[in-house]
Amino acid sequence: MKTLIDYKKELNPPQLEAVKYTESPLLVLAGAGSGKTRVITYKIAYLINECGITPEGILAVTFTNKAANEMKERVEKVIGREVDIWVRTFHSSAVRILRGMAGFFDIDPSFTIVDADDQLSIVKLIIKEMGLDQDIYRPQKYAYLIERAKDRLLFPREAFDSGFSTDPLFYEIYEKYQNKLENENLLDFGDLIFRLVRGLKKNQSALKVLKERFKYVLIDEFQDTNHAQYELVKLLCLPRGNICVVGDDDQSIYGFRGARIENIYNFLKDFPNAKVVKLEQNYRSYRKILSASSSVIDKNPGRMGKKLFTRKGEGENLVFFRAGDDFEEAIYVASQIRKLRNDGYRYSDIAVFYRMNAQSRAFEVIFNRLQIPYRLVGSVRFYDREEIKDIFGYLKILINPYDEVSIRRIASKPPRGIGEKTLDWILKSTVYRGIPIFALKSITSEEENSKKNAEDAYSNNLSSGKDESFRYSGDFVGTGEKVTIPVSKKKQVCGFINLLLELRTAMSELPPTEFIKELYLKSGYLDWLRKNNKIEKIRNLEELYNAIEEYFKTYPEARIEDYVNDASLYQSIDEAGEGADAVLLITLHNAKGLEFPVVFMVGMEAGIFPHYLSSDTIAELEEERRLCYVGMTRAMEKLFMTAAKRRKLFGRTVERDVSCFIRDIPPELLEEDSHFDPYEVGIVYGDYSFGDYQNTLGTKKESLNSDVTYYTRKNRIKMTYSDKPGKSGVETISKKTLKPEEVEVGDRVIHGVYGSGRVWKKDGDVVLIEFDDGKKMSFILKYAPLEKEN
DNA sequence: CCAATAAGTGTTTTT
DNA sequence: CACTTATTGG
Repeated sequence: MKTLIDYKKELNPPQLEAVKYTESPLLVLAGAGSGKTRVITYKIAYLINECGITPEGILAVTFTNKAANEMKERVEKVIGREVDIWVRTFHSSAVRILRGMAGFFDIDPSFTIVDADDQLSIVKLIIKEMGLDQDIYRPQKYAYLIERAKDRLLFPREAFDSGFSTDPLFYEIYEKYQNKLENENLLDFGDLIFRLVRGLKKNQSALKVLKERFKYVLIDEFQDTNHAQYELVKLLCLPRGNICVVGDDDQSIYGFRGARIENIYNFLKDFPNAKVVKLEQNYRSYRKILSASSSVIDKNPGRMGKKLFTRKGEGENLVFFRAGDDFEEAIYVASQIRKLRNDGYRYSDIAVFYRMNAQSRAFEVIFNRLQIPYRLVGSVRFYDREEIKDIFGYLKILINPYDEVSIRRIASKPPRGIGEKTLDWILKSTVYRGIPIFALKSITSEEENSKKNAEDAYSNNLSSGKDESFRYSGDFVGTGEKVTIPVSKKKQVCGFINLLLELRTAMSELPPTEFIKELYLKSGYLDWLRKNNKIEKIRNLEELYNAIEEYFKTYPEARIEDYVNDASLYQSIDEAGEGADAVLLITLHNAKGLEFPVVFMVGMEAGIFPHYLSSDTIAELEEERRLCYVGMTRAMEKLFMTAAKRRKLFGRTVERDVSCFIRDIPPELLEEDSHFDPYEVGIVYGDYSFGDYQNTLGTKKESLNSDVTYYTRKNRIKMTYSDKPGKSGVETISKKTLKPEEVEVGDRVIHGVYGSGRVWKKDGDVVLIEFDDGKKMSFILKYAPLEKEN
C-alpha cells in the first residue's frame, strides 16, 4: 500500500526541487535549520514511491548511528510502512559489507574492531618493543598519524614514499602496527573504510555487485567526510551520478579527525554535471540569533556563501554573562534555568553546550545541589567504561581468538595468577605465531607437557626431573627470542584457557542473553566486582545486559558477533534518560544536528573556545569558528553565552580573557547581564567536597604540610583535606539542618557559614533568611547548615 | 602475582 | 585534577 504524499504542501520550493531532482548528481547546500533532514527523508520516500527504486536499492549515509536510526524512523513514518533500507554510518556500512562479502576482500569475517583506546595500546606496545622512549616518541602522536594516513588511503610504504611523513620511525611503527592488526585479525576504524576502498579498487567484481545493489546514494553531513570516504562515494557513484550529497561548509567541525571541507568544494569538479540547490530559509531561530551567528561565521573566508533568512520574529537579544569562576558560571546558568521554568519552559527545552567534557563537572555539582535534573551526553561514553570494555574483551576473544589486545585486557580480570611474564608466554606461544589462543589447550595438556619438558630440559641443558621450573621454551616468530614458562604456572594457564573454551561452548549453545549471564558468572568478573564493592560497575553491567536483551529483541536473528560489531561502532547506549524532562549537558560537537528553545554556550573564553590547542593555524581557528556557529544556530528562542574570569582546570586556577567569538557579535545584539548575585540562588555553602565552590566565596590558604585549608567568608568554618594517606577527608561543618516544620517566619537562626539572621520568608522547604548585615539569601532546608539560635 | 601506595604527567572535539 | 605508571611489600 502506498501512502500519498503531498510533497508540494510539505516542502518549500527549493526543498521540493532537491527532493525531486534525480537527473544528475545533486549537491544540496543546506544552511543551519533549513530542513535538511526533511529533504533527505522526503527524497528517500520520493525515490521509493515515485522513481521505482526499491528500499534495498538505497544507501543513505549519516554521520552518527543515532542520526541513522532517527532518519530511518522518519522515512518509515513518511512512507507509512517499515522499509528495509540502508541508513547507516560510513563505518557501519563498511563493516556490513566487509563481513558480508569477506571473500571478495580477502578478509576473515570473524574480525573484531579495535577502538581508539585499543589502538593506542597497540602503538604503545610497539614503541615499547622497539625500545623507544615513550616520552620522546609519543604513542598518541603516532596513533594519530596512522589514523590520518589511513584516511588518505596510504599504506605504510606509500605514506613514506608520498611524503605524508618523512619520519622513518613513523613508517616503521605504522608497518608494525599494521602487521599486528593483520596477524591478529583486527581492523581499526580507519581500516574499515580503507580496506573497503582498496578492495573495491582491486576487485572490480565486488564493486560491480555493490553498484548493482545501490541504485541511489545519499550522503548527509557531506562537509565532514574524509578523503577515504569520498573515494568510496566516487567508486560507488561514478560515472552514473546516482547521488545526492547534503552538507553545509559552515558546519564542518571534524577536520581534526581527517574530515575535508574541500570535499564539498570539489564535488562539482568530480561530478561535473552536478546540480546545486541551496536551502536558505531557516525555520529554527529568531532573527537576532541568526544574525549574531552570521556575524561570527562571516569572519571565515572562502565560504560557499549562503544567505540565511528567517520568517520568525526578531526575538530577544543574546545575553552575555561573565562569571568570577566556573562554579559561579554554573550557578548563573542554574539561576537562569529557574527563571525560565517560571516562564513556562521545560527543562528539556534547555541545553548547555561546552567545548570540552571536563567543563561539565561544575554544572553537575551545582545542578545536583539545586535539584535541577540534567542529562549528560557522551562524557564518559558507555562503551568506553572499563567494565564494559572488559566484558567486550571476553566476547572479542571468543569471536576472534587472535585478539591480543583483548587477551591482555582480561587476562588478569579478575586476578587469576597470570601476570606479565605468564601473559607474555601465552601470547608468544600462540597469537604471535599465528595460533589461536585456544590451542594452548594442547600445549598445556599432560602428554604434551612431559614431551615438551624433556625437550626443554635438553635444549636448556637442564637436568630434567630435578629442575622443573622450565616447561616450555621455543624460538618465536620474528623475534628469535626464547621464552620460558615456570611449570608452576600451568594450573593458572590451563584454568584460563579452559574458562575461555567453556565460554566459547556456552556462546554457541545458549541464547545470547543467557550466555551473557553465564559470562558474568563463570568468568568470576561479577564476583570480583562484588567483592570489591564496585556498585556502579555492577550497575553498568546490568545496563549492558539490558542493552543486549534489547538488541536481541530487535534483531532476533542476530548473533553475539553482530552485537559486538555493532556495539564497537556505537558511542553510547543513549536510551537512558531520553525523553525525560531534563536539561541537556553536551559538547558542542555532539550538539550538531540538535535544536533547543534555549541554549547556554558556556566557557566562552580565550584558550577554551577557541581551544588553545586549536589556535595555531588559521585553518584550526576557522574550524573553531564554525563550531561556534554550529552552537549558536542550535538556539531557537534564547541564547545565553557565558565566560568565567578564573577557572579551575587541570588542577590549577587560570585567568582567562573573553573569547574572540564574543567580540565578533555586534554589541547591539548582545546584552551583558551584570545584575547577577550568586547568593540569591540559595546555593548552600559548605556542602561541597574539597573546595569546589569554596574558591568562589572563600579564601584558600595553604599550610606547610601541603594540606589545604579553606576558610569561609566569615571564618566560621574551616575545611581541610590532606594528600597524605589515611588522612584524606573533609572536616566539614556540622551537618545539622532544620526540618521545614521546625522553622517559622521570624525565627532567629544561625547559618553555619553566614552567621545569624532571621527567617524572612518560608516557602515549603525553601527559606529566605535576612542576615544581620542586611543581606538576604535563600536556602534549601535539606542542605543548609542551619540551627536555631537559643 | 597483586594490592596498595607513591610518583609522575598531560591535558579537545569522535566514527 | 584525573589519570597512568612505577615501586613496594606481602
